[in-house]
Amino acid sequence: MERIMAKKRNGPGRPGGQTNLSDSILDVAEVLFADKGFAGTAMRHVAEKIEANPALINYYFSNKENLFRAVFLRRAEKITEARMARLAELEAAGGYGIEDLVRAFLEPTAALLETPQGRSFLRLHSRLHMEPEEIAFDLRRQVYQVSTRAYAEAFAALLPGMPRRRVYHKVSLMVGAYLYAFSDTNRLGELTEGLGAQEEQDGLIEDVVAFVSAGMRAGQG
Amino acid sequence: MERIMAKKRNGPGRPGGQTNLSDSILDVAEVLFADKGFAGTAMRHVAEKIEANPALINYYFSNKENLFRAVFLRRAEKITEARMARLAELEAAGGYGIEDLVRAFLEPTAALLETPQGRSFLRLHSRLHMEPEEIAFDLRRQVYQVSTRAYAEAFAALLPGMPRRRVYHKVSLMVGAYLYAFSDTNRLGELTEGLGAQEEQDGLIEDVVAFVSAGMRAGQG
DNA sequence: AAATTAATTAAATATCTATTTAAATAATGA
DNA sequence: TCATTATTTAAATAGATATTTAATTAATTT
Repeated sequence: MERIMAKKRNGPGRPGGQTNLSDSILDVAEVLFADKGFAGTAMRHVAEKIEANPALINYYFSNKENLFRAVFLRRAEKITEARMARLAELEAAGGYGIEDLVRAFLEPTAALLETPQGRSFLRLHSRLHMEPEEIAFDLRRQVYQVSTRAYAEAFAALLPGMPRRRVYHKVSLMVGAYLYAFSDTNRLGELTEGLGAQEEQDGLIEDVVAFVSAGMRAGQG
Repeated sequence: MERIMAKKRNGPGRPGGQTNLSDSILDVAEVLFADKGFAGTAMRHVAEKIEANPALINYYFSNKENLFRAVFLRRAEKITEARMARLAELEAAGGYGIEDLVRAFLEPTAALLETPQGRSFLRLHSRLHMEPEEIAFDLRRQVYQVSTRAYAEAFAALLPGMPRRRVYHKVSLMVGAYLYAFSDTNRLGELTEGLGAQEEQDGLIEDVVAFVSAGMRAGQG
């Protein structure tokens, strides 16, 4: 007995109806790049997951590197924008402290923890930050240079007398701390054992904010 | 005119004299795995860098995964041992504080910053911590589970009343912070611009210790 | 309705990959 | 000295990879 439900088209040619495979490709590529890295991800496997031909990915994204860029930029640009918006709000409101600044920086990424797809991006994002390949630097600079520098200056203003070098070190430490904490590769379970996966995460964001805020203030004049 | 200096053997068969290619292979593989990742590193390229046949690597290490394990374990086991030894010294000496514990944990890795080969390992090490692949978890658990848990308990003892979950979060944050700071992928230069590459690193270790120690203490009763 | 454009597949291209096998040579042990 | 073991290479194996080309079909424009 044949099924009547929408069956995948099986030959060449433009399919009937509307398609939006571009977004599907980005979604599955995001998961694969997160789990297997750039080199470890095969275009063929991306294609298989959307049940399409590999050539289709090249049709939409030209090549693998460009696909990776698209996956990364789709979310990273929103993160930067949100950080800049949050910083502008703080400045408009007048006085703010270290902890406000830390929250403004971290919360746009912490929001991604709420969905599986967002968590995939966070893993991808953490990996990218530990990679010395030139493409990784390019992408990070392109998206984050301006906003990270703006935050570094804002921190410096709240830490009068602290040398710029130290402030930059601290910004790096903040970034490393949240990347790892949000990457879900730390496998806290290895340490905790007793706790369930959900309980482990309880209060994580507040703990990150407290830890980083205290670290930022350390050694103030 | 022929050269008389030691020329690479060019045919099959055991070469004259002593060889210790096993260590050379580990050194070269360490750099390549650090720069290109596991999937991005080709056995052929490892072989080329020591001017040997690819089969030789399989002769020594059986396969690629096992080569990676060997590269990682060579140094990681020394790090764990050093951490345990440092912790034992602290306990033997009687009283110690948060900052002593942070130094004991971090200095065995910070020492690797001093050589290019050590810095390659640190990059490899950071990458491994951001990877969700099962082999990455296995290796990290195998080497670090015991010592990291011992440090977590020691921190907990210095932070009476703090829930275990928070202590574990803080240990994760410490790990993330130092991994990124020591990975040399943060490219502080992107932020600093004015400073030279050497100046950038000045005081880095002290800044990490100060940041992490303050973070650990945050929210004490 | 005809022409053009968009979206898809099948098949081919040209490499690159890890690993194994067999042969070769040197060192070592009996 | 002879047999065995250790270390090396050349060549083959068996796939996997990213990308391109040409054909095909549907949608859109004229």
